[in-house]
Amino acid sequence: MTKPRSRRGGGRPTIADVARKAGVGAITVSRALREPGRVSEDLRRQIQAAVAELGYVPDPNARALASARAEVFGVLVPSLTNNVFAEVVRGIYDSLSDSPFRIQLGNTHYSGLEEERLLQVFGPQRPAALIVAGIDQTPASRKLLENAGCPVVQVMETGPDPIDMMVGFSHLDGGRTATEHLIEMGYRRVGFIGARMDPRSQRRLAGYRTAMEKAGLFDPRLITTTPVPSSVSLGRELFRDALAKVPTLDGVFCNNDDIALGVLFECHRAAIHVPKTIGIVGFNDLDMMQVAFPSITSIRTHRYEIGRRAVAMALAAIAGGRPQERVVDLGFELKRRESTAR
Amino acid sequence: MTKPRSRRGGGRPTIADVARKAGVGAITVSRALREPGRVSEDLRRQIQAAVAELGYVPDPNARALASARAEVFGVLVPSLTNNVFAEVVRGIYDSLSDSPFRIQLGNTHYSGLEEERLLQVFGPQRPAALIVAGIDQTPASRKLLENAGCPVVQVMETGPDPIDMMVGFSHLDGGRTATEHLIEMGYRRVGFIGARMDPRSQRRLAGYRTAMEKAGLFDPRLITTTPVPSSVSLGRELFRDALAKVPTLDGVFCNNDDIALGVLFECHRAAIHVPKTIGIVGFNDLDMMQVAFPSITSIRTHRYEIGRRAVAMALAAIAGGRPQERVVDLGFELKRRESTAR
DNA sequence: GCTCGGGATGGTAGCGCTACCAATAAGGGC
DNA sequence: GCCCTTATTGGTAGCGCTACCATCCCGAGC
Repeated sequence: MTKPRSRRGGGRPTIADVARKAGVGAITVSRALREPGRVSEDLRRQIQAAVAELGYVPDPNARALASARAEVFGVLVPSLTNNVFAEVVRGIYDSLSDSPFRIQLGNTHYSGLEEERLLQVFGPQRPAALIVAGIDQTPASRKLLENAGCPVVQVMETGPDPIDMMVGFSHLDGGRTATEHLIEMGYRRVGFIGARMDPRSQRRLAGYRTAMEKAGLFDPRLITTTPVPSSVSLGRELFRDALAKVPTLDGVFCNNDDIALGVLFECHRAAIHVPKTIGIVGFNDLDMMQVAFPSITSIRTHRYEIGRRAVAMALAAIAGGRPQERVVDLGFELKRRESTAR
Repeated sequence: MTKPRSRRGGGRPTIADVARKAGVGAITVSRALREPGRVSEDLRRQIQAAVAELGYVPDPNARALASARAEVFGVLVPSLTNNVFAEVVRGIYDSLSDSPFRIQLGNTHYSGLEEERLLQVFGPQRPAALIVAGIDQTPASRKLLENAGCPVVQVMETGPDPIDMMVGFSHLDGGRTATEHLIEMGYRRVGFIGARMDPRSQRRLAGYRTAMEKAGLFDPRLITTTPVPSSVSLGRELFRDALAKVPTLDGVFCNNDDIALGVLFECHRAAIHVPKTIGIVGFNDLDMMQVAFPSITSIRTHRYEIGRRAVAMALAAIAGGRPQERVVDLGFELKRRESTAR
């Protein structure tokens, strides 16, 4: 009666081994691990002892197959190196580190098609929740998310018509606030410089435009953008282009802090005084903004908190109680610094 | 004879549905999907048609359970926001995006214990390969990696005694090269400024020390470090500390580029001339180094390439052929710039 | 004392897939 | 023409776990 045990498996103990050792049924071991409250004190202790002695660890794959639900959070971001998303992801990781949930991270490269592809890969795993960046999913992606059968949180932005839940802030308001600040400080020929120009950047630009038009200062030639990925060196180049185009430029609202830093360095290099000759405002408020010389005014966004909140909302939804507010606006903050202190 | 189909599952088509529709056995469908070469042209076409018609996608959990091997790469890095690791991770993602492998990323927070914990979580999933940052695993982690039953690649550094494979470069040589460059350019009171001081930073410091001692310039008071996480603002503060301690300081080798940028900004603020009064060398050569004013000398490291190479080696090992060289040194490059051009 | 409800425990039957082996057909060498 | 190898296909039996349902026991209620 030698049972052909662990012919395939690596010989790791299974739930049956634990059950045998503890003198209980396998299902009771399963319950003791997942819903300890439903198992008597005595058995629970016996089972715990057996688990410890054998070094038993449940097989997540078997678990996922049997329960038709994997303890995995699927996370989709457009970039892994962009500090903004890295912070969101960090918030997600930190919030999930004590939970049984694993994380599967996908990089969409700012591509809707790639997002669709990744959702098709994530779906069959039956994740416990999905967190996706942005609110501009393709119709196909939207359908996939709606039919995912798990909580979905769109992060980084807020907007009408959430697929399920949302955490973020208004990029349009952010862009408007940044621009209004420049105007308030006396800048008149305020340019917009932006790289990548993903949907969020587009909305910041829309905010810029709103503010400029309201002040009667709008001029399309003040706008300099490119679809090229953002970088500090690109910021420098775009600023030179902008200045060549509009020599009277006296302020710039930058798409993000990298661009702003590039602008600052170019000003140093060309001996353009900041903030007297040119005022600079960035977006996101990376640590370096306050250290730069002169320090750079920026819109502080709460990336880490967005990640944490998204997880909290997803966990609440998994636990059954859909949270009251499905859309959470975490806002932003204008950090006034030397670069606009005329 | 109504079969109680999909009582639990979400009603998604299974391999049996495909087999039925194609008029073949389930196992043949499985083969057609995994080893198309072993199935005849005819059946393959029929099966493909059935797959397409039903929209069948294999269940990765069932697959992992049955084959005792998940199509997952486990990746462990100490930080998600540090650009250096983000680049490595990006290389890994890009290399794996066309493969069937998913990625499970773990954040160790520079903690050996956390690394152990994560390896214990990753292990039971039976990943196809593991990629871990650094070569200073705890003995427990080392054992877990040795017994993981899959290829293991240690990245970011090279060293003796690989667990399995390694891709990286010598941080000691990097630190030495950076310091020698400063000495060569005529700097004498060359300081070392470092934050976080993880094992790699320690080795850069050792390289600094080697170079300074060889030149007869070593003085322990020239070293300023902290275990606090690195940032641009911290760089500024550490530089002020260093200068207060050693007013004759005429050069600094910085642990990384963030610190170097902080030093540069402080020099601007305090009207200290770079490179005349102070020479600055960074480490990693982020994009902004070449844009900074003055541009900052740095040690260029090949982070993205490390990620790509690690995946290539792991895939080769999975395919059966352990690569010739188990330890790959991708080296580094000294980028001479204005900050040390005396 | 008897029935009933609810908590605790276990058995059975899969979840969807693949390893293993068997079976059959198709060629190749003598 | 026969035997053996190779290629192709399928059946069976799990992989390790949990959903579902049955069973059992105890105390409460009448």
